[in-house]
Amino acid sequence: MSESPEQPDRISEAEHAVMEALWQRSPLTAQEVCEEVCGLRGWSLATVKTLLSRLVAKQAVETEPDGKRFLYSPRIERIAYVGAESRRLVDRLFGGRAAPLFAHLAQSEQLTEDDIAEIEALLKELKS
Amino acid sequence: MSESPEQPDRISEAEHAVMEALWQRSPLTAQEVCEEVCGLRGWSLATVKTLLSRLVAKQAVETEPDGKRFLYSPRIERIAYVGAESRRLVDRLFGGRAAPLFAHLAQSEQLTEDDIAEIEALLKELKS
DNA sequence: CGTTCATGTTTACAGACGTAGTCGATTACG
DNA sequence: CGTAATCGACTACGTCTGTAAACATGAACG
Repeated sequence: MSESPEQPDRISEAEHAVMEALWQRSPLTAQEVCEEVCGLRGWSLATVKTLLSRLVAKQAVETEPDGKRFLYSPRIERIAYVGAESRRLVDRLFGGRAAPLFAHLAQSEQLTEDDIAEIEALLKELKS
Repeated sequence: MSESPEQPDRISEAEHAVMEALWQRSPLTAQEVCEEVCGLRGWSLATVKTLLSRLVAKQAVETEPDGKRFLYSPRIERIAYVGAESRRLVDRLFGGRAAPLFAHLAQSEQLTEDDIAEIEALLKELKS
């Protein structure tokens, strides 16, 4: 097993908000990240700084020096994060099968017409 | 505001394992819950007792006295929990739209042939 | 009746998380 | 050059979580 399992530390919900900002645009300074998220979540710059440090510690974000300060960029891709989180949910709640999740979403009427149309299109593609 | 919004406390992951046992069969004694989950998770009975207490405090589980001890039953339905958790994920990661989640699952090849067939069948039903 | 056993209650404690203040260094401005 | 603004690092602290031991109490058994 040369490959370290490397189960990376989970990203918490607050940290995730910071990641979203960086996924949208990067590299950013702590200041800029704050401009993106502090309003929405009612955070202070100090909070963002803490979250960024923790994300760096978790190796989810990397820094590059820019004079006196740092520029922050995501080190993991959004799609990987989203994939892992989705899988966790499907595993935990639906025994690892995606169909029951879909059935659930359908039954609870969380699917709009548009969703259904899109999914049909995707299915068509998958079957090709 | 007579109706408290009553945003019920979140159920943690460990607590969720206990809930699953109770959803499968209930009422159960703490002992019986432990028989269901302690093996899998490597817990002691004490841990299960703590989790049950916390679930009772969170009003996710109710008790009924049975002589000296209690019988525990879920107070919230599995479908409600699953619904809330699914919605949380979809909101957090896919802007509230289910189609992107589906697309993601499809692209990451987490959909088996069976899943696809099932989903097609569901779609057909939905369109009727 | 005294001891043991089962069971709920209370207490414990480390680590993660949310939120933020303080400190020391560096930069920039006057 | 001296002082103010800025920035990351360190510290703080209450809550939640995971995990469990200690304790109290009542039942059961000998």
